[in-house]
Amino acid sequence: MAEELNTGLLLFLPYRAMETRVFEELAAAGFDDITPSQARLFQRISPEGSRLSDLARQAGITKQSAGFLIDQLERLGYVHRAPDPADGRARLVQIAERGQRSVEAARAVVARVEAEWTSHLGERRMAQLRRILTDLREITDPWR
Amino acid sequence: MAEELNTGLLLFLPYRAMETRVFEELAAAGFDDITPSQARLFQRISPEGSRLSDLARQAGITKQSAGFLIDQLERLGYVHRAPDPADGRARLVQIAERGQRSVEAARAVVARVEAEWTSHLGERRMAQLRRILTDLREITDPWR
DNA sequence: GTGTTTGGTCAGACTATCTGACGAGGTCGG
DNA sequence: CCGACCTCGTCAGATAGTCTGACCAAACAC
Repeated sequence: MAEELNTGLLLFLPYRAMETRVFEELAAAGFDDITPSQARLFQRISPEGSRLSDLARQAGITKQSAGFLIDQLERLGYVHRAPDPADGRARLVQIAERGQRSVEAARAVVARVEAEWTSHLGERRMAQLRRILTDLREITDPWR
Repeated sequence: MAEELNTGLLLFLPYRAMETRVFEELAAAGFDDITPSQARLFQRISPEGSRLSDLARQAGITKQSAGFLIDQLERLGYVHRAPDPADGRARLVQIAERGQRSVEAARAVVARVEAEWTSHLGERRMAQLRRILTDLREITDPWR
């Protein structure tokens, strides 16, 4: 039954599936103390470190909420804060050692799930999907 | 910069954009008392009415949480509950008059946003996107 | 230099979610 | 037809995540 599901929901379903998988397998690998909200924020941290307000803006939450989540990630050893050499007010949130290991574990799960999708869709259509989504990003991603 | 963004995030961006738009425009149209969580559940209610536990399962939340949200939607006049003729334990959550109007308003916004996407991507690629996502649904939607 | 913007924190409130326990209504094997 | 078990929904209590508003200090714009 190929009914008329709205495109938003159609996008949401695989997104949720991916998130759930990464989550479950990360938990099984010992990263079982991180919550979905923390993870959604954590994944936005750039390799050089990110400012709290940038993270908040990208994730679409307030800086207070972001601060709350980063506090916890810091306590759990996933990130640490360093002064920003370029701006005395700011502090850079950087990925700590444990965070780095979790990033690698997550990347492996993502690769595995993407491989499953590719084997269901075929190489060609998987590549098409990524191209189209990347293109769509131009009008749907307010931050870059 | 067409970097290697993971497919999950690539799916999330347009999903979020769609949700945000529907939300803003619904609020502007007088449906400003509904929250995102309520809306995500509400959109799963089938035209004939749905059982609470089915809604919960489909939305991936507990039936307690679903009950909490449906209570509010009922108080706001979006839904009502009727006894399920097929099962004395169950009650059917049905869309009420105000809910019906909001469904129509939401449908109009979705159509508008999809039209924008189509005009950015072109008819052909928009159709491809929907086909591929529908296909992907087979392995990513646990509930049919 | 003074006024405005920006980065971050503190405090308080509220929303959404979970786990556990439960009662009443179905279902099924004997 | 009866007991064991399952399912639908609710109640109660705990916790997580989010917001608004107020604030300070550093940086930026003239």
